[in-house]
Amino acid sequence: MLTNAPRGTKDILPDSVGSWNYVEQKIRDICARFGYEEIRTPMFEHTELFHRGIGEGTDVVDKEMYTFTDRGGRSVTLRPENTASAVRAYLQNKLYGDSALTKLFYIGSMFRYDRPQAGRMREFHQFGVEALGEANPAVDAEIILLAMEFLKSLGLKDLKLSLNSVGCPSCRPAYRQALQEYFRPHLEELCGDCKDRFERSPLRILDCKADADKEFMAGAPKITDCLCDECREHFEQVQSLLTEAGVEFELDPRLVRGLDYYTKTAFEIKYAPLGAQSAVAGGGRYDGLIEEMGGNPTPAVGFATGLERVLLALEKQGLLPDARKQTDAFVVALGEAAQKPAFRLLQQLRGAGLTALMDYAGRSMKAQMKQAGKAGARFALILGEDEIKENAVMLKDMEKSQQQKVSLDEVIDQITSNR
RNA sequence: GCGGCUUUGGUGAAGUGGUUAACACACUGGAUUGUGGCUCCAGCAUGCAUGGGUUCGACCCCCAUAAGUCGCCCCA
Repeated sequence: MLTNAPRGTKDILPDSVGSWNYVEQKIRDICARFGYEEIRTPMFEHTELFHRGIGEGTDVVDKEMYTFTDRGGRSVTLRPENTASAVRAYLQNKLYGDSALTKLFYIGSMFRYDRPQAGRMREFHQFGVEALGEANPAVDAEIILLAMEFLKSLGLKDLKLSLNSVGCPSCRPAYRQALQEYFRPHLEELCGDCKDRFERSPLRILDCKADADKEFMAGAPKITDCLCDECREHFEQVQSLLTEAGVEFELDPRLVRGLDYYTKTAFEIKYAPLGAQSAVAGGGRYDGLIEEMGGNPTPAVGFATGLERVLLALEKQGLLPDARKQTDAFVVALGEAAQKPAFRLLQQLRGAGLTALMDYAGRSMKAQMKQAGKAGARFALILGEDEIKENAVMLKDMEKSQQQKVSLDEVIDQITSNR
């Protein structure tokens, strides 16, 4: 118990931290190229923010939040996603005053109380992007391109981009109604979950796997046939921009996002080999959210990707970077008398900007050489009685297996010029 | 939240109702006096997820709990 991390959490150990840094570096590169700036928001917020932002009735809010009362009696919640917080920060800090279009990205921990599985953690990490203040479909396309570009820059293959439009407040109600009318005669044939969904969110019935094969499903009205002129025009624009950019996608009229705030464009990127948790990225437009949270009506688009899932996909495709250690110099001290001079030399090497290590356990020379080899040291600097007397070190090139005695004043230059 | 499977040392793992729990890798030490990556030798689980129970006796049987994993659900 004491020696176990809480269920659904995981230590990121030194041997995998390199992979995380690698991915985060790609994120920062791409966001800079697309003009998105980093924002860091608190890990917890007032519970109410998520009720408002994500929506009551969603699974995330109803059954998956880490909510608790703090010592001041306030109800706070560990963020289950970052869009609500980003919008909150946007409004609170009046970022809309800086420019018409605010482009943000974030990287950080999110928390959801789910049953853990590979690719589904209770504490997990997302990278996400939000573009606030512009209704033009070019922004939808830009966001999707950014997501694809990110995944492609990592070398990932076999990704599938699905696209849909979920309409807006002026056309969705009509679609809901059309769906309900269509399903009403089949109500008894639907699965238990879908009977509940019928009233609350009939769109989700389309997404149901249990009912997917039933005959009447195929004939259900498609939202893309019910979009208002504005939404249809917008959707077509997004598609043509993506096509022009050479991005392949698949229209999926059944793609429905689980969070209430989505409007118009909805998309998802999947990597099928991940199994049940194959959605690597997902997002869309949320034109109503900012107003819902008390701001002026402001259009916005965003997406998020799960970093654990990205890392899993990288691992499956053998795309993780080499974790090989690299050390410039390993100081080998022989005998008691060499300890202090060796330590002094070690610090001089480090002071010169070199990566330098030594053993502190007073081990045999052989053992120290072994360590040097394991550390990936380019040079071993052997310091024994003779060398100390001569104010020199034995400099051994570990790759070439050659060595020569070098005076202490010259070692650093020797290493620097040869490494 | 639901159903299935799994759980042996630092790691990958073999194994049997009964006196010493294979093997490999890793690690530590050694094989000439001050030299790594190859080779050879030695050491390295009083313990088989945890807690109960059955039994003369359980790591191997039963129950519970926990964690992991697959699928559902959900989503990133």
